[in-house]
Amino acid sequence: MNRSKKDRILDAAEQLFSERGFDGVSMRNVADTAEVGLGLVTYHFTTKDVLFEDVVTRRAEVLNSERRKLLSELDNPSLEELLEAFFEPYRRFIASGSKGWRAYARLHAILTQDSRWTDLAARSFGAVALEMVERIMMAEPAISRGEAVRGYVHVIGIMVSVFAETGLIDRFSDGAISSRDVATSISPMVRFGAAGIRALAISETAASAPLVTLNS
Amino acid sequence: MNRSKKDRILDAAEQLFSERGFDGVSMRNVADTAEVGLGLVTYHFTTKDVLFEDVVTRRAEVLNSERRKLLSELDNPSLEELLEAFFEPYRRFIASGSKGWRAYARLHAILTQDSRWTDLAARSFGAVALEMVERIMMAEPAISRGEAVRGYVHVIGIMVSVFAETGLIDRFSDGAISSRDVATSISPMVRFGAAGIRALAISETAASAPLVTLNS
DNA sequence: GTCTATAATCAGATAGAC
DNA sequence: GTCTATCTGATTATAGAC
Repeated sequence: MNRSKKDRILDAAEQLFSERGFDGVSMRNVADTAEVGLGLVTYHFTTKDVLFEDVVTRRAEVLNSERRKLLSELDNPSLEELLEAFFEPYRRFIASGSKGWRAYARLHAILTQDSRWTDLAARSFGAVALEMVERIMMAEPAISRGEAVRGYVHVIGIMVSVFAETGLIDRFSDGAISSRDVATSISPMVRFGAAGIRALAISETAASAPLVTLNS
Repeated sequence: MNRSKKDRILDAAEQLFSERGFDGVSMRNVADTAEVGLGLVTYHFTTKDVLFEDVVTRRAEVLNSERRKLLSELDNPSLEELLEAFFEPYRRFIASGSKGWRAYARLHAILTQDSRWTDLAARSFGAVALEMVERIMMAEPAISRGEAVRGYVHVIGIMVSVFAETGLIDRFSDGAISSRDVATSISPMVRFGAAGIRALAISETAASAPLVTLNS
C-alpha cells in the first residue's frame, strides 16, 4: 500500500522546513510537494504552526524511545559510554540513508537555535535531557549540577552541528573529511564531549580562577 | 549627529533577521522598523539578499580584525590561550551590552547552521578559521590536520550556541545558570574546547579502535 | 538621497462541493 | 477524506516624483 496522504504531507513538510526553515516554506509549497490539494493540508493540521509541531514531535518520539532503551541498558557507564548511547540511535537512523532522518537532523539544528521554538524543544527533548544530566552527574561525581547542564548543552551544540551536515567541515578540510560521513564523526564527538565534560568537573575544584578578566 | 539612514536600515535588519531569520522578515518590515521609506531600502541594498550579506559582513570585518590582532600577539600559546584569544573579542562586544552585537551573535548561529549561507560564512570567517586550524596544529603537534579542523568546527558549534543565548541552559538548570551571562560562560567553554581538542589528538595515536560498530 | 505609488505575485485560512 | 475556489492581506521589486 501507498503511505497515507497525511504521511506524505508530513514528509514533504519535513523536507521543506529542513531546507528553508519555518518562514521559508508556504502551505502551498507543502501541498505541491506532497502532491495533494492545499485544503487537505489545513484539514489535517489546521495551521502551519501545528504542522511544524507535528513534524518535530513525530520523530522525536521515536528518537526518545530508542535513546531511553539504550540508556536503560547501561550499568554505571563512563561518560564515553553514556554519550555513545545518546548518539547511537540518531547515528543509526541517519546512517541508514533515510532522507527523512537526515532532513530531521537539520530541522533539529533550527529548533535548538531559534528561541521561537524553545518551548517545543523542551517538550520534545526535555525529559531525556534531564535524564542525561542525572547520568552525567553519576558518571562524574565531582561535577556540579550546573556544570553538568552546561556540559550537556555544549554536547548538544556539537551534535546538531555535526548531524545537520552543513558542509562546513568539508570546506575547511579541503574535502579530507566529509560532513555526510556521520558514522565516523561519532567516535571523535564522543571523545571530545567526554573530555570536555571532565574538564568542567576538574575546573570547579582546582582552576577556579577565571581565565578572562572582566572589564565591562 | 544622527547616524545615517543607511546605518539605521542595517541596524533594523540585523535586529529583525536575528529574531526571525531571513525568510521571517520582509523588506517593508525593515523599512518600518528603521522608520524610512521602503524605496530607500532597495535604493541602498537593491535586494534582500544583498541587505542580509551587508548585515553579516559589516560586523564580521570588525570581529576578524580584533581576532587577528589578539592572535598575532600570542607567542607559542596553549590551546586554552588560543581559544581565549579567539572568544575574547566576541565576548567583549556582547558583554558591552550592545544590542547590535547580541543580535549579531544570534545571526551568526543562523549563518553557520543554514547551508544556504555556507558561501557567505566561508567568505566572512574562512580566513581566520584557517589561521585557527594552523594555530591548533602548532599548539598540539600530535594532531592531524583533519582532526584539527574537526576540533575547530566543534568549538564553533559550542560557541554559536552559547553566544546566541537561546535560553536552553537556563531552562535545564532551573535558572541556576543564565545564558545571558556570556562572560562567565567563556572560561568553561575554553576548558571544554581545549580538553576536547586534546582528546582528538590522543585518540589518533592510542585509542584508534572505533567505539561504535558500524553496521550499515 | 528620499519617498510614494503600483505592478505582479504569493501568503494563510476558510467555505463548501464531492 | 479530498479538493477547488476564494477572501483578505502581505510580499518583492520597480518606476518615477521630489
